[in-house]
Amino acid sequence: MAVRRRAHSGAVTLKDVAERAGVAPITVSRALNAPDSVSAALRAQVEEAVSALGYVRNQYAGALASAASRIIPVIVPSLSNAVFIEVIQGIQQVLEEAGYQPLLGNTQYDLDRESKLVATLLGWSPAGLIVAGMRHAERTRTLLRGYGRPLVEIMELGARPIDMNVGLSHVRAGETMGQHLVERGYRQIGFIGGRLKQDYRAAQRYRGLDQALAAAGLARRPPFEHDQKSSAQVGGNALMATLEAAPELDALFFANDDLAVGALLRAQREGIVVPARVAIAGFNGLEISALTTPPLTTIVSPRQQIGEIAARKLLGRIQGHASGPARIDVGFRLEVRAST
Amino acid sequence: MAVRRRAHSGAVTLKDVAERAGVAPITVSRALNAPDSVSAALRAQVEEAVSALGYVRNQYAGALASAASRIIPVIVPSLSNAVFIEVIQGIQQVLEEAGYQPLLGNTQYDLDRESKLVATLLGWSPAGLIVAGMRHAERTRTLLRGYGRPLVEIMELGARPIDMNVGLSHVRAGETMGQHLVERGYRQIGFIGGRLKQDYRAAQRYRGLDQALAAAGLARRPPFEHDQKSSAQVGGNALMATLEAAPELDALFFANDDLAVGALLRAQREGIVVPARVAIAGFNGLEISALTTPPLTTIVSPRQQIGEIAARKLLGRIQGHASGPARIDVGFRLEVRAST
DNA sequence: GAATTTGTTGGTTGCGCTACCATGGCCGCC
DNA sequence: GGCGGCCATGGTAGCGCAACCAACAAATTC
Repeated sequence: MAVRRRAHSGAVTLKDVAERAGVAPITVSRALNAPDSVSAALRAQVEEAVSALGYVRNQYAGALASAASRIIPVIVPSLSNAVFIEVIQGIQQVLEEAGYQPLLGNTQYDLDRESKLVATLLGWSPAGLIVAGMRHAERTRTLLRGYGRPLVEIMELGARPIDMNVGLSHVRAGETMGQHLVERGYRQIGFIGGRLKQDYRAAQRYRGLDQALAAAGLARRPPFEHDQKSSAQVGGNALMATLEAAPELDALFFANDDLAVGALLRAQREGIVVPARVAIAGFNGLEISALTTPPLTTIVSPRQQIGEIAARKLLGRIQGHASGPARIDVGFRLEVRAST
Repeated sequence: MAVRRRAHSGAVTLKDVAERAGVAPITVSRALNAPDSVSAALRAQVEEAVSALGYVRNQYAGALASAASRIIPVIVPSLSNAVFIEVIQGIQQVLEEAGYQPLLGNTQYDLDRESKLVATLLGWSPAGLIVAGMRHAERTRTLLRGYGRPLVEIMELGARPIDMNVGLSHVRAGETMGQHLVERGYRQIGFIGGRLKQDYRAAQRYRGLDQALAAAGLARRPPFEHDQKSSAQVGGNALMATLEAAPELDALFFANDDLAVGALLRAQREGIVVPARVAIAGFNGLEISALTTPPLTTIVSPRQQIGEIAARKLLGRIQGHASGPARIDVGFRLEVRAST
């Protein structure tokens, strides 16, 4: 008898199941992966053996043998932002139903980290990838192009997606809000946001606002920028600082609802009347934005839907269905409320 | 020449790197996994070859060969709740630093789903597991016990953890809030929450409150229960419905801050004066709870910290360090603010 | 009734990597 | 100077599964 060269993991394997069911291992494999290709009687025997032994398929062996996996990396810039959570939720729901497993990667708004993450995650031979954003390091782009599996870039809409693209135009969203504020009669309109270099989608919203102001012939200003992660607390502080620095402002467009809701709550506490003293607007359409006093004017982005659509398109391509256009604009909705 | 039996994936393999570097494959493996065990010259050659060829390690082959992986499943009941997101963030941060990869599982508060999830996730030969909660189906318990790798049950504190346990006592948290309300002079105290059968940790907080009321000789009431996912909107509605059904109430303890903040905002809009007409208290310590008018009395739970500690303890055990006590009470902090 | 097709089952091989053991060179020691 | 020990490197086999091909039985065709 040959020397046992290696301790094996001790887990129940396909072979164990096959022995118990009195069939060949490959038959068990088929019974599990393509039940229709096996007779009903055998299938029943196999199922009995599987549950009797508590067999669990070894994902590594399967993936290695078939050179295919059911892993789908999802790369986002941040987890502390409710927006990405909702997107991930949408993705997770769709993938799980189809038996795929998302692998979360967090770039922390750093393109170098993104590049390393992509390299690592490609080691899982993913069936496809979902990446937030359309700005990548050149190396990332090369890796992704070279990989040649389905890929969806999400959140924003871009001219030249690597493969597929699901998102909305943040420039147009900012422009829409700008037009709304102009129509309402505000004349001194400012933008408040943080880390716009990194959060370049917020910067795009600023750019849209700026275009609207230019078109209306109104005063244009650089954004009022702070250096902290968005939060309600920070939004409140930014409101106070900005009104002190530029008391002539009569309307403020915040980069997102976290900031705007914080500003609204702070205004209330400080006795600043919104919108009489200053109008406040946000972006995202978080639930709470509808519940403040006054409720917040904002732009609603279909966050969960972006995740769902992206996941569906990816699965469509993986499974070889036709999957519609490569680029989907999910749009946005201006929700006009009493804060403007 | 032998017939090529199978299309191989086409990716760069260890062997390719070895050929280019002029060494044996096993040496490359060592140079990458345990750089110290290889001479500096060889290491440099290997590194050159790796980057020149763009080699990415195949995770499946590695895991299969070594019967060990760097996967750590994290099983939570919900992703729509900010609480679990923060826990996951804490986990992710610690794991990523150490080169481990979390795999997210979502039970949707269903113990059967949990059981199936555990079975599937065990197929990844995880290095360890993190599971939210201490209530599991018997089958889940068997699977986990049988697996014999490090495991942390998080969020709540339990008498008989399967392995390790990081959390806080929700009963004591509820009791603490109850005592606070009693001390403040409230005499008709109610509890509002949703789906308490599933969200049994919220039910534990109710139980704590109930104990405090009993100890003080005050009226005890069943919880005012609704059948929806917690949200600010639902909290506002629950406030109105409850005050109509039981106008004698002078204090309300909400199952979480989402509900309580919603109630606070709704009260403000409806002209219900807090805390004069009714006191409002929450649980979790979300950032926004400090910013409402009046700010919300709540119990702060160290959510991100739970994730970090759990991940650290797990890694400690995986890497064979001593890792302190098996059970860690992270505690909580009563934050008394103007809403009570 | 023979030939062909169809459907079900099994044998063999290899996916890419690492565990285990073997080898050979170098050092220090008595 | 011979021995043992240590270090760096290599050879080989096997992890558990599925792809591929082969074999065979049953059903269908003419």
